[in-house]
Amino acid sequence: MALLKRPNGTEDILPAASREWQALEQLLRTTADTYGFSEIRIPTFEQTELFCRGVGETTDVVQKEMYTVTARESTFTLRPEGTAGTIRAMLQNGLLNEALPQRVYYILSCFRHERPQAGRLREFHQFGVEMAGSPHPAADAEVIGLARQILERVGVHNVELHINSIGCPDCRKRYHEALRSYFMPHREELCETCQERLDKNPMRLLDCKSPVCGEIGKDAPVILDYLCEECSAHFEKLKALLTEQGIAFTVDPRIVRGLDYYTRTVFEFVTTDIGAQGTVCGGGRYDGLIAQLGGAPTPALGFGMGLERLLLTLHKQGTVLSEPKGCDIYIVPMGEAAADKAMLLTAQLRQEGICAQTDVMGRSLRAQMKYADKIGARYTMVLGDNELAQGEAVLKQMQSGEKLTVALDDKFVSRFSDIEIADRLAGAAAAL
RNA sequence: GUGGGUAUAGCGUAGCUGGUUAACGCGUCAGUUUGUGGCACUGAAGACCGUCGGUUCGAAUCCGACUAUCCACCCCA
Repeated sequence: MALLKRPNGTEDILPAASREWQALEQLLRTTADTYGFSEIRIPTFEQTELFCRGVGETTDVVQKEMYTVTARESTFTLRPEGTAGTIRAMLQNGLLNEALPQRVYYILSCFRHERPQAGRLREFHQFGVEMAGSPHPAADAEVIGLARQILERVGVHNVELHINSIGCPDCRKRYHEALRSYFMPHREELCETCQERLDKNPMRLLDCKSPVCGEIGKDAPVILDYLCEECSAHFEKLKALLTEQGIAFTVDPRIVRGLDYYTRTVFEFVTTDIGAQGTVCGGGRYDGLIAQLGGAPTPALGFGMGLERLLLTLHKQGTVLSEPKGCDIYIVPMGEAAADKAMLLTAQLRQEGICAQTDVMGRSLRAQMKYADKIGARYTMVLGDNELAQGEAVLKQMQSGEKLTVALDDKFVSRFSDIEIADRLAGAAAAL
């Protein structure tokens, strides 16, 4: 019988790695908390139309990357991103009628049917935040500040912030026209995809890697020159606020973003350390989305952070978020009576929150000691007929090899707890 | 969806000008005289060499298809 394998583009997060995920998630939650964001949890699948309307009918994500499933005559789509569902949930539950701005964050997995490559999976995990209600650039600065703070606390390096403004729909319309009239005379010289882009999404032309297109596009008009007064002022203020906060950024007029809902501010945190898919975090403002989804016009913005990409970057840089959790005490029983006692003791220890283990393999003393060492047990305690008869046993501190005798009375658990805490404190003190 | 690379034990690799029992390191398990781990030593388990088909007396080794995986394009986190 052939072994069944996991679907293409998915990943197993094994016990060792999941420690690190937990550490990362913990850090994301606490940092989001300090910025006043609360967690929201939404369904994994939504009505397909939500993404068509929210993400945009013409986007690649909607056109060719969605996992749409039909079951019992109902059709749904696995979320390809978090924003549409989150805004839907906020609208459906009236969150936008509460005090504004509303600040929510989420940690969830997204699904896109793409060809997997470095930093790109078909199921991937995203941390994201959405802030709804504020049109002010201060909101932009705050959201960007949160992303920056997270990246700093996680400890990644070489991640640069790129920002741009793609204006409001009015600015964009004028800009598209300008682009088209600039590129039209060169239409035949452009690469195939760019000829398509010219009709579909002319802003993408500027991002083409083909040297020919790059050369042609060298003197193309820049969106920033086509912003209306309000959009321009918004962008200027944002830049000033970022500078004031000491957040370094570069203005990159080529940032476009592939999701239709973005307006004005768009930004990316990018690294070159993990290959071609270097956008660790991407987001921006989407002032039109809420109305698009049937709510009262409400300005909003947010970002999504690719957790696999973040961890990938971290690992490339030699950083690991957490050490594997060990075992506080491993009890080594010898003989049946001792094994029974060991079971009892481990159960009591666990009740006090102490990680305790004992033999479930019927191994020899020597083999058990080896095992205790492998799982990183801090203490071991051999339990045999002698110990049971004398009512005391020897506790061994594995790292130092130090031994001390403890009574096996009903105070044993609290006594061990004291020893263990003292040991941790001493370790922490030594580390300082 | 397009292009290129790769596919040998749990992991990392060697073998690949075709020729008897597919090798090594790590890991796993057991043991090194009977009550104490890390080191060292001994031994064991574990691979129908991705799948299917072809060439051949004979294929892990050559050819083809498929699948998976990696990298890149596209696009995005």
